[in-house]
Amino acid sequence: MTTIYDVAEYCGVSVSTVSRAIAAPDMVRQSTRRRVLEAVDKLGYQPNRVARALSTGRTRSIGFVVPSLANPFFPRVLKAAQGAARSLDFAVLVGDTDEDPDAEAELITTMGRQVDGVVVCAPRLADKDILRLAREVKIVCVNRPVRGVPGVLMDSAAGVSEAARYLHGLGHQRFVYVNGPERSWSNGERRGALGAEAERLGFEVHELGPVSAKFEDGVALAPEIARMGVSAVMAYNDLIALGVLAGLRQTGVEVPGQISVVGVDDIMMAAMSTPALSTVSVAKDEAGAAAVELLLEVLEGERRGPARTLRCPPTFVRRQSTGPAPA
Amino acid sequence: MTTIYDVAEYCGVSVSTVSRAIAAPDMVRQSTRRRVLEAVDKLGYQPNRVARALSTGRTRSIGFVVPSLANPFFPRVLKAAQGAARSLDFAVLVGDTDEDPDAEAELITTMGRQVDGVVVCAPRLADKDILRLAREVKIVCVNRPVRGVPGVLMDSAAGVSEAARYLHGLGHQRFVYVNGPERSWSNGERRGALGAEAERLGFEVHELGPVSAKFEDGVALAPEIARMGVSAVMAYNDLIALGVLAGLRQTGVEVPGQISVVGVDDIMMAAMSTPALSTVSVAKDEAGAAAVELLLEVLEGERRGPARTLRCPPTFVRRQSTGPAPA
DNA sequence: CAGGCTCGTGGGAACGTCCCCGCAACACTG
DNA sequence: CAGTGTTGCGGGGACGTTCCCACGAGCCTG
Repeated sequence: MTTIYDVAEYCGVSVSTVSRAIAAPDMVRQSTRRRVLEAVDKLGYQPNRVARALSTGRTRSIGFVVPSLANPFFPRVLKAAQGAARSLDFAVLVGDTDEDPDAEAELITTMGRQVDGVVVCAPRLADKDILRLAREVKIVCVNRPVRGVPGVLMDSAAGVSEAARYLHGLGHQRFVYVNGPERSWSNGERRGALGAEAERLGFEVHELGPVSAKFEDGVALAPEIARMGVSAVMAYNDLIALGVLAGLRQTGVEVPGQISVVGVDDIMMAAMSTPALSTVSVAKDEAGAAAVELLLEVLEGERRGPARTLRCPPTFVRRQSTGPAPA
Repeated sequence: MTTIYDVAEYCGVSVSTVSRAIAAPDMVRQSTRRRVLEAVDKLGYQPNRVARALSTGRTRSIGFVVPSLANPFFPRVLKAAQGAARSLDFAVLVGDTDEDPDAEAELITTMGRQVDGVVVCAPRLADKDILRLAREVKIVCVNRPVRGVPGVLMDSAAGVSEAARYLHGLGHQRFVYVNGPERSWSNGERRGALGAEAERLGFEVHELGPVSAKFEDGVALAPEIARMGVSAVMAYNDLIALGVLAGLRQTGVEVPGQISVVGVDDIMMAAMSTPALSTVSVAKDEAGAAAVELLLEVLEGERRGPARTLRCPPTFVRRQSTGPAPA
């Protein structure tokens, strides 16, 4: 392991000069700088990040905390976040809370001590707990608006509205919304958007749930949906929607012939079902990248002013699970 | 941020004593140890991991490199690895190579400098490159046997054999195997297992591919499969199998009535398709945990002796995509 | 030409921990 | 009682950086 001392000795300057040649190019003479960089190259010197971290107090790494990596939604966000971080020379530590709020708090605190900041995805903690943690460690929330904490929100409301208008345009008059986790911000958004559109256009919306937002929930609900006499199902997310699809098929209901089904998220599987699931595609990649950029911005400029909240717009993706309302 | 100095001052001992009270309990008197630990508690002291790392040369963190987090297979392994690491007080840095061998090499090297070791999942690099990297950084491979490099293999061969016997028992005589990535170790295993069973029991195996192992590959191959006159499809993985399922449906072929389909991996979606996909369930959780345990073992005891290779056994999961051969 | 700049550089403290070394106090041994 | 251990603890160097301060050389200004 070659150190800054080796480089300094090699080209007969002090370590300070080497350090500067690398970090502050215009504080050393051009010619010495060149000499140093050549030596760096020749000796294959790479700064020791740990030592740098100890000295500067910055680790150049961030934490990324998710409820569960088993939920196909989060790995996508993580992938984007990791890519963005990497291109800015930041490392990403990952933490999986298994949907447990206590584990989440614990993870944020312990991680907080070895990273510069933490991106917390869809936190299960109460607002006040997040605020408390945010005083100790720099936090950016994803899909959870917390006053005073910077965040990135993957909008879905606009997409749900669009889907609703589309279905209404196809003649649908009786909808059912399947609620996801009760205290989820996203659920409120989606439910609200559908309700608003119903009011505006004058169609009916029944409700089911809340459920935990798994495939099995959708399967279990399908028979009841079949009995409700609705022609359109808007589910909290794709997992539920795919479950409904499977359940309806078992029940002998045709999709989209008798009932149209729409999900939210646009996870990989949505494109793989038969019929392929129409869904509100949420900006996972943009949000993942935006979250780390926002976090770095927070770290960089100790900017005062209110915490920023970014919103990434959704798009409605029409596939085969939606069609004209039955006569 | 309270340091070891604060604790030392608080209870009137030297920093050495505090350090020992924490790390080497039996090198200090019981009574002083208690005093120190009380002070630690009261002051809320937490060792600075960065300083510790600089001093000891161990970061207590490991890297986890995957071809792509977008492939639903890897997040599962990551989840397990993270859990195991966490319980041993190790942090996990994640790296996504986007299936690019060069990025993989780059990632392993750069990560290698800031972690104690790296778990590399299904590396795309050539053996010799892995061996070269392994001289610089401690590596454990997952799903890739490299002589001289410790590894964890998720066995699938035994599961494929079992599936083959099961199908043969149901009367199937003409199989097709869809090859995955050409140079993949897993592909050789699976293809070989099916071939061996064919020889033993005397059934036919045709082959298709290699393909890149995506859903679309399966869809694209379905018409050809329908024309081949086979009654059983064994796909390299679930993604392909699910594609075949969807493709066959489009072609009007009944599954499992006319053709049975089996995948490998047991990703989440396998249980969600209609019909639900029979598959060889590979030990993702065990392997993820085993990989970090093996890595820590390597770090711990600078054990000589040959590099260990662990194997995690698969299980064949019968769902609805397999049935008796048509008459 | 004395005083002030700027520029480029070196010296060395600091970051927080671990760990080697040394030393005092005491107990045991023969 | 001298010699030899053992036990418990403190001092201080080392890990590899960054960064503040100081300092000499050269240049400008009045």
